[in-house]
Amino acid sequence: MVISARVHYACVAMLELAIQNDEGSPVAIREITDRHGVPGPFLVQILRSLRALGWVQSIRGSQGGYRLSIDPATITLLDIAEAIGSQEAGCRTEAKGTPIAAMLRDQWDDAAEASRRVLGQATLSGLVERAQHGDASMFYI
Amino acid sequence: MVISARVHYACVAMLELAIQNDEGSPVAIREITDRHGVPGPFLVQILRSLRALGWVQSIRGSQGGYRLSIDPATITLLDIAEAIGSQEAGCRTEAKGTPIAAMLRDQWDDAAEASRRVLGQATLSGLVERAQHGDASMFYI
DNA sequence: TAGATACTTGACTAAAGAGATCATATTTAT
DNA sequence: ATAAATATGATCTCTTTAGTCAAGTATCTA
Repeated sequence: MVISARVHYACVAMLELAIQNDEGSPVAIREITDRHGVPGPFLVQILRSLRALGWVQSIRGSQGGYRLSIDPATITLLDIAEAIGSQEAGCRTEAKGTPIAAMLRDQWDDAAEASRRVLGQATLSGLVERAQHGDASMFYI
Repeated sequence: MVISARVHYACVAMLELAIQNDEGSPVAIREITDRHGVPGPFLVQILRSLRALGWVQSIRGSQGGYRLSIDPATITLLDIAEAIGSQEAGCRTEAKGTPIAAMLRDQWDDAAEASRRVLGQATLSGLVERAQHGDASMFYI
């Protein structure tokens, strides 16, 4: 579970969309890059992936932008990290499947599972709520 | 906590040394590469790092090899992973420190901490014991 | 003392992935 | 029309990872 800039930005974008989900108008890329300092063209790429996943929809043209197309309570950081992150090519070091190697792999799996459990509990809506109630300074717009 | 081939091999080597720790003679690199199919010159590099850490000692010359120089009960997979693995350059994506980014970083930290807790409990001696008692097929030599 | 065995050291390389950037098109509100 | 947005595909650079190579040094055994 390595968190690349790509994954981090994807989560920032999804959270931003989730926060503004009740507003009527879509959120422009520009708004996100201005607010968070995310490199614009890079964010475009990422939003494209998110759209391909069916998690956001885009509205083209003037006054266009992005909007969530799913319920923010159903998506977790884990979902985003696994969908956007590297394709888990699996450990490419195989060589021989000795018992020691197998035992180690079990440990790596346990460790990865532990962090997956944490991220799997963090829903977008949960985080939005926490941002708005927990800390007043996060409540902007 | 990304487990590279380097870290995995380092742990294989440390476990192999731990298993043969009671034997008098040191373990040759050759023995480890033969048994586990680890690329030889690569393992040399790794053992060099382990020696720099003071965890193994080398005996040169004929009949030479490597031996643990610490108590296998005091070293965990976490220790090895953090010492051998990438230098945790930290997330280089900073840009602006918005509340959303901060909240996400907390989540990434929590997730990393969860896997660290798992690996921090796996001592070399514990794993050796498990290998020898748990599964008879692991008991070789 | 010769030879085989084994570690030492430092430099080097190839491939892959991360993190962007750019130019050009297309769509749509006003 | 025109300005504001997204769409798309190509490209680029940098860093890391995994692994290699060559030449040297130490030590045991016969």
